[in-house]
Amino acid sequence: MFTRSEENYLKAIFTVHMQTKKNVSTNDIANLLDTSPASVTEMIKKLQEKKLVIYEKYNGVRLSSKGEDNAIKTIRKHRLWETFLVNKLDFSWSEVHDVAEQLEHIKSNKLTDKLDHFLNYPKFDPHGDPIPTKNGVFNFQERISIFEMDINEEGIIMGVSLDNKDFLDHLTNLKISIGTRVRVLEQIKFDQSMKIKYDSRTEHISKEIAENILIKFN
Amino acid sequence: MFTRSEENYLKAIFTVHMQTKKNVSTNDIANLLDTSPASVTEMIKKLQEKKLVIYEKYNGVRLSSKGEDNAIKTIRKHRLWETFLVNKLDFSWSEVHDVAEQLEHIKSNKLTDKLDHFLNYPKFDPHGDPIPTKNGVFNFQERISIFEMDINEEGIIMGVSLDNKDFLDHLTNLKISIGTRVRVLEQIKFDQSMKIKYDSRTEHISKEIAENILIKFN
DNA sequence: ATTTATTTTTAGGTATTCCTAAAAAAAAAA
DNA sequence: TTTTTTTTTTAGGAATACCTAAAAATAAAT
Repeated sequence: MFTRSEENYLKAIFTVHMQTKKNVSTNDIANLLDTSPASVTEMIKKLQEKKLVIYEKYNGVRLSSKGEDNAIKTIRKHRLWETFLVNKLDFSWSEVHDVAEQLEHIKSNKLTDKLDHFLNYPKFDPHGDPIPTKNGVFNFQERISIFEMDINEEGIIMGVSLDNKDFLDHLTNLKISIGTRVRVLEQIKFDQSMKIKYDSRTEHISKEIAENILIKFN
Repeated sequence: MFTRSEENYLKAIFTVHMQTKKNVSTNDIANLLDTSPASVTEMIKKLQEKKLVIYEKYNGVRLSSKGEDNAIKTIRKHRLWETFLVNKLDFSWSEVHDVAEQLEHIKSNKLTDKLDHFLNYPKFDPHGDPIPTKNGVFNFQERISIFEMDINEEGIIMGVSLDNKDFLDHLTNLKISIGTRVRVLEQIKFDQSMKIKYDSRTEHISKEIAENILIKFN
C-alpha cells in the first residue's frame, strides 16, 4: 500500500505528464503540491526505489506502469467522490475539491466499486472530466475552449479546465453549466473578450473565462 | 485541527471511560489502539498540552470538554458512515468497520451534516449503537444482553456489543438482526448456553454469543 | 511489612515527510 | 564561449508517531 503523500506525488506526476507529454520536472511537482523542490527530489528517490517512477537525475520523472496504475485509481476515486458529493449530497461544484482530496485516499476497492455502482457508473465528474473505469480506461472526449471557437460557431459545454472556487461560483451565477448549448457572437479585438449566447441569454465573458470553459461540437 | 492519531486516542479514551466510568489507564489505551504503553504516555502528554485531556502521572487520563467534543464528533462520523455503507452501498454489517475507521477522519462539517441529512437523520447505526446528533447528544436506550434475560422473557434485538467479523457473520447466518423479536426458552446449566426462539426458529447459542446480543423489552 | 508482580514512565532510537541554505548541474543570455 | 540565471540536488534539521529496554512507581501477594 502507498501513503497519502506518495499517492499525491503520483497523481501530480500523472496530471503534469498528461498536459506536457514530457518527463515531469522537480519544480513543476513542487509548485503543484506546494512543497519545496528539495522535498520533491527526496520523495522521487523513494518512489524510484519502490519502482513507481522512472527517474534520472536532472532529467525529470515519469510514472512506471505500477505508478500510473495507482495514479489512475486515485483520480478515479477523486472523481467518483466529487460526483457523489454533487449528485447525492447536493454540494455545489465549487465546494467539492478539498473534501474529495481527502476522500480519494480511502483504501477499499470494494468501497470504490460499490460507490461506482451506487452512482450508476458515471462517465464524467461534475466538472466534465472523465472518470476512469475500474480497469483504468478513460473516456476522453474531444474538447476545445470557448476561446478557440470561431464566430457564430456553436457547441455544448462539456467541462472546465480550472477548479477554482471563484471561477466556478461565477459560472454558477451566469447559469452556465455542463450541457448548456452556447454560440459565439463576437470577439472583441482589444481585450480578446467574447460575446456569447446561450439559453436566450447574451453575456460578455473575459478571455480568461473563455479559455477555461470547454465545449464539444454537435 | 487534530491529527488522525490524536482523534484515535481521544475516541479510545472516550470509549473506555464510557464502560468503566473511571480515569482511563495507559495500558487500556495501548491495548485498544494496539500500540505500546510508552507511545501512549508520550501522546497523552501532547494531548494534555493541547488541553484535550486531564492527566496526572500514574493516575490515568480523562477527557476535557474540548477533548470529549472531538471524540463525540469522531464517533458521530464513524456511525454515520457505517449507516451509509450498509443502507446505501449495500455493505454487510460485518464489513464496514475498517472503512468507517478511515472515513471518520475526513474533515468537513458540511460533509457530516449533509450525510446526516441524506441518511434521514438516523438515530442508530447498523450495530444498534446511538448516533450522536450535531450537538453531541446521544440517544441512549436501556439495553441488556440476552444472557441476562430470564427464562420465557421476550425482547427485541437492538444491537450488539462486539464488532467482530466472525461474530457478525455468524449472526447473519442465524438470520438474527436488529428488530428481531426473541424469547429465551431455556438455559443449560452446564455451559450456560441458551435456547432461544425467534421468527419461528429455535436455536441454541453459546454464552459468549448471548452476552454480545443486546435487547430491549417491549 | 517486605517481597514480588504489574503498570507506567523515561531514555534513546527509527521512519516519514517536510523545511532552509548551500552546492552542483543545466539552460539561457551576453 | 564565457557569464549569468535557473533548476535540481545534497546536507543538515525539525516534527510526528511509532518502537524497545530499563528505571521508577504503584499494586498485589506473601
